[in-house]
Amino acid sequence: MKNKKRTTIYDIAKKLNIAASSVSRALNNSDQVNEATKKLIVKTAAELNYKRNTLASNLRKGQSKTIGVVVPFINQNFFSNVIAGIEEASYQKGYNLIICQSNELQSKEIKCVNTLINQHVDCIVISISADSSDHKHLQNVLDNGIQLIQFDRVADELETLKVINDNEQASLEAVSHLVEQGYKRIALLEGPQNLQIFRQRKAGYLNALKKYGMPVLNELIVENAWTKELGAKGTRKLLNLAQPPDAIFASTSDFSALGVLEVATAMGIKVPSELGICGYSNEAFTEITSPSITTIDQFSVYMGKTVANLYFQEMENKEETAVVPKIISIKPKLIVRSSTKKGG
Amino acid sequence: MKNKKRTTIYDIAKKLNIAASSVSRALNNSDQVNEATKKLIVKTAAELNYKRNTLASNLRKGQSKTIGVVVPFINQNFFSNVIAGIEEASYQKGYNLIICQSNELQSKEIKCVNTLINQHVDCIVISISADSSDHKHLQNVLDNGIQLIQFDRVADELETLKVINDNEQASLEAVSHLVEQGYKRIALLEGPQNLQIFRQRKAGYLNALKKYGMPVLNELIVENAWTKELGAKGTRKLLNLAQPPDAIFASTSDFSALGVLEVATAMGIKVPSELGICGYSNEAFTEITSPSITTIDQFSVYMGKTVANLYFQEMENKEETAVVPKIISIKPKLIVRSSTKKGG
DNA sequence: TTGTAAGCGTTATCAA
DNA sequence: TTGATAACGCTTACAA
Repeated sequence: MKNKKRTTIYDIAKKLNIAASSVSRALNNSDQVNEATKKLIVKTAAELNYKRNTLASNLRKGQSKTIGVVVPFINQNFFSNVIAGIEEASYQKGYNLIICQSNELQSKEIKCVNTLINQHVDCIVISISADSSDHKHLQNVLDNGIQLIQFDRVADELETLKVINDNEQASLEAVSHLVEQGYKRIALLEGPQNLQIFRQRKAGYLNALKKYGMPVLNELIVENAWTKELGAKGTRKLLNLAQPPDAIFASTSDFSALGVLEVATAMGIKVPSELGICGYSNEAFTEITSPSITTIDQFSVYMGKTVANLYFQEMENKEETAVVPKIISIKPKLIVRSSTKKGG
Repeated sequence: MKNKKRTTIYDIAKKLNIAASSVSRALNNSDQVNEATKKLIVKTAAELNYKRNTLASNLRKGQSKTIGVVVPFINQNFFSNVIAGIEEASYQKGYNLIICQSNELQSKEIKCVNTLINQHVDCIVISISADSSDHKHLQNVLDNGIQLIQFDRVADELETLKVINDNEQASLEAVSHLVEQGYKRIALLEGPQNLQIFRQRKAGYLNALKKYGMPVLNELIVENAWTKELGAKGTRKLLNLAQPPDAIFASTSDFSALGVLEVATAMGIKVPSELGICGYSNEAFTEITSPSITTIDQFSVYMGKTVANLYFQEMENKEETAVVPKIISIKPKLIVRSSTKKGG
């Protein structure tokens, strides 16, 4: 089975006694070929079960019609949604996707990127891993003439196309909402500060406090609480303070917020009356917890489509003077649910 | 940026005044090349920022070290987990993944498969779409000398490698569990019967009833209830029967089970005392609903790894006589939670 | 409209 | 151990 030889354009050419170039032209639907022979060629190709060898075609044309995607984990809701969005838009344009996961490890991320460069992908789409420090490998992508698009978690010092969420604004709105509901001591569960997105979310939190003239209390800010377990741990610490918070903004994720909710429930603290909770990401489960969790929707599938379309636009304009915006910011949406409805 | 010419082995050869073939050999770490020159070549390659053109290499070698994956939706938990598993195992072997989604449409599935054939992938891994009827396109994969592995949703009449769940056994256990908890009228929410997995789950349900000498009541079997909405709709119908069921096995998915739970809650029916609910898939949310939902874990990441490793084993044995099992069945695990704990 | 031939960047074969 | 050369299957000037 493995060694079956495939039909090539030469086989078709030989059978019809014409030149391979004509076959190629016909199969590419060129208009420089007689309609009748074109039909004949297409028919024969089908009969012989011909399949174009994209490898050869791409090699010759110097492009692969392939987009490489690198994400920390394929099976995390946000990323799988973004990928689905990229796939949808790419498929329409006849592009393929090669997907890699970095497992949040810079070392693996580098290998993934190199593989994609070797594969001659036309574009690399990446959301950088949590432990990434330097970005030589990304610079390398550019040096190899490959378009680079960063999304969500971006290295801001690198001048590439970017599609991001307005994390700061979203966080500002979330915390403002908490304030307006009457919460007075609002805690923050923050993520690794080497990632821009988490710095931005913290900035939004601080801005909101400032806006309402509320003090920043360091004891209410918990570092590195971006899993359910770490969220729960941070919450236990917070709720055992002499003056515990009356609201927690789990800026890292809904998983973290879930950790908060579970600890609060276990401690007999009522949500939202005694403790308000706001998460981030609009994971499916936030709708069905008791109470349901207020969170922020990032329009992840749309984000994926935006990434892909940004690439296609950039391609179309590549030799024109038209200026394409380098950074697209998507405004996330605050979704208010029961976990923060204190004020009614 | 786009037109930057990449370094080729000829550039390296020219610079060092040696033949390209030697460069190729050195870069492939062949032992037929002088250690000293090998080192020199590798060093020069790094200096010139050489990246192998995998396209050319694959074309020449007649293999792509790429596995194509076709799933209904990338962003469904089960599939994204399987993909993550495939990725992990493939990465270790130096294989790449090209991912497509069929959107449950046979028409798109066919296009995806053809694209993958054109891409000369070495192996196609597929879980067929819900509306798939015939399988010519899959036969075509085999005819093109490409290894085909089906997983989860398989076309049984096609003799390929398969990795499946023992759906029948799992369903049997689930329904048996319901019976043993004291439920007397157990309803079934079934999925599209053109998919083998749903036929198997139904068979497991019927077997369980038979095992306990319970009658099969057609009014308790609801067709095509495989989304949350359809599950909810089916549940309303069931609970409004003159003799409503006291347990519902949502064999299609946890989403369906969630629909059941929401309707029951809305109607003031107590779970599990008045109604037992069992889902399928062990989605993350089943753990955090009130009450938590009994379900069946399919070991999806493990399934993905199994798929990839099956391919690699098959490759290694391809010219040996060793017989590799053609079908690997993974035994799912019943996870008992609050929604069915009637008997205590 | 069709054919000829070169070339994409590798690797494999053969010879030196 | 190294070099020259053909070939993988396709596309594209250029010529006919």
